[in-house]
Amino acid sequence: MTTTLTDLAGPGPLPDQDARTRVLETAYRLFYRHGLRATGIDRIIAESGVAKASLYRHFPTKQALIEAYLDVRHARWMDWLETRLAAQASAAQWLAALPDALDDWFRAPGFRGCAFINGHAEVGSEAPPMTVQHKRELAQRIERACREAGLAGPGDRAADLLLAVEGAIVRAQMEGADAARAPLQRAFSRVLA
Amino acid sequence: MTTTLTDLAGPGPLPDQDARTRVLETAYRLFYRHGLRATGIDRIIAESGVAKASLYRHFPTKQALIEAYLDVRHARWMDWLETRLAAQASAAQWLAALPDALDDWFRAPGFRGCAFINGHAEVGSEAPPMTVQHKRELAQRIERACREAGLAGPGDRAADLLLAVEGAIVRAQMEGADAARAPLQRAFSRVLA
DNA sequence: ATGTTGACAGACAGACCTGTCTTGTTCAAG
DNA sequence: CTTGAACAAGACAGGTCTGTCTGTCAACAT
Repeated sequence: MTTTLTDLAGPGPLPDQDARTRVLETAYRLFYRHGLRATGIDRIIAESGVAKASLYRHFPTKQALIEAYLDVRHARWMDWLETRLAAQASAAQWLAALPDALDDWFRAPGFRGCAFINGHAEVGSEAPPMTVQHKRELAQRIERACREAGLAGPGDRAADLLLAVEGAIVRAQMEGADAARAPLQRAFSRVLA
Repeated sequence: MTTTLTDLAGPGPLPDQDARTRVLETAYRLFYRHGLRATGIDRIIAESGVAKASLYRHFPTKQALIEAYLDVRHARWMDWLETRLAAQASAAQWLAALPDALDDWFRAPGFRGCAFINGHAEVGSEAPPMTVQHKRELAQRIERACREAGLAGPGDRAADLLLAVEGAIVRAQMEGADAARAPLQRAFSRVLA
């Protein structure tokens, strides 16, 4: 499965998949676009064309649906990143190309920041574990690239890059992609120098 | 007025100020701690010991109360920053001391990230203008320091520092202050080098 | 043919939401 | 002393929230 940029913004229009898939895809789109609390079960019911009993058969609580959404989101985002950077021949090039890849994401229609940052900001400390787990896996992926690129101190290096990535996501969300592009590029250049 | 770190986390216990102040201080604490949507009017009523009619006399809608909260938050946060860094003799020292000041904030009891990032993440594009205005004023303050320190390209420099600051706030919120401290310090060292 | 399974449709419960309104009290200015 | 503003307490309206429950229907296996 290769995840495209539009998959990250929202799913396709209206598939005639089974009820569970329709619920999850609709929740995916609404949760990301409008937030967790702002999205009610009734709206997910209406827009997915599914009976309420069917939703609660597959997802016993709204919390369970949120967690399923975050799991899918994590898988798709990581998959998109790998696909987007698959053409890079070396780990060094992979790292150097990361800012451009993120810039593509920031400019994608429907971009509304990081679902995990937003989710964590919304529900606070009682957030599902995936909100923080996603960031850890991204940090590990970046650290692996640093190690494979033969950089000294890959752990610190990855932490520095992740700090810049998080900052760029927030900047792009609040001020637009243009506000994040150049600073992110410069931050990467400095860390990888 | 000098704003202390505990003022940023939540106001004092229960003053016998007038009704408007009690409402605003209670809203300040609850909105920051639990989020905008999660905090209902009834709870603000109950914890501030104020009649509902009194609340609605001073703040015609919840939205107006949210905007008043963000205004106060902005003023207090900027005031805290100036106070915290007032001892720095030069603009260069002011900039160099910023990471330590932020680290203090990250370690303050009740720290739950940036109220403006969180607010923007929660309500999305219909967010009050103050959510983005706060960041612009902070960027201007940093840019001024860069200019006064005689650094070349103060605009770009400030944008780079702000990116690191935003990233550090998010990292500290999700993983704790320790995860943000060293990367933020290194990012500042590189940009100011 | 009969029973099972999944889905649709929607009423319903109980809680909570924002916002309005009523009633009674306190207190201070005219 | 009177008048009016600010306030406390809380009922109330109308809506939305999550989650449960009752029925009906179609597909499919036995």
